[in-house]
Amino acid sequence: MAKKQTASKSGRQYWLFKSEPEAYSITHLVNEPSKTTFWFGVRNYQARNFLRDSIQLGDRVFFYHSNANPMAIVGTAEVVKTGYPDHTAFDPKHQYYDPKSDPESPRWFMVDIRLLQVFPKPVTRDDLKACADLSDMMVIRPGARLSIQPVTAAEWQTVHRLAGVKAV
DNA sequence: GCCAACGTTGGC
DNA sequence: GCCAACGTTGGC
Repeated sequence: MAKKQTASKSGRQYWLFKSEPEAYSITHLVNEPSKTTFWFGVRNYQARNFLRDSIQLGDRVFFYHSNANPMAIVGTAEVVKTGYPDHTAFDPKHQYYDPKSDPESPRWFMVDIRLLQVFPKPVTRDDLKACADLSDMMVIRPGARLSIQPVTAAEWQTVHRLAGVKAV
């Protein structure tokens, strides 16, 4: 897949990961040992391709709460392990089991992320929509269901400005 | 390879 | 809870 976004000088890229907080919230991440988790359960090919092919060590991630009150970017994380097979697809008892994926020929992938910051105040979907500089941001475009989305360097900075914190 | 039916996502 | 948008499936 062609990379849609431009890498920063450091080569670092930026992403937005969606999660329903009832399933996995940023509080879950805060409470993980080492504040690190594997990002499992992505079952969409476009998102899979990002996880498998594009996301690099040190890339930055917005943690977005979907289907939530409020819907918001609630913090940031960094990629600490690049794409590898999503083992939850191999387990028949698992919610995300997929019989078409197996260890010899894995269909689904995940990365590991570690918490960087919990925003002191979430940047809500309404905040994003109200910000002229973010009018092209994928997450606020109608029908943008993709659960792993590229974010531009400018968007990364702007959202931090709205959050009132320095980007790390 | 087309496309209708169906299932899911996720904002509203 | 509704439903539009979108992705996947499967018959042909």
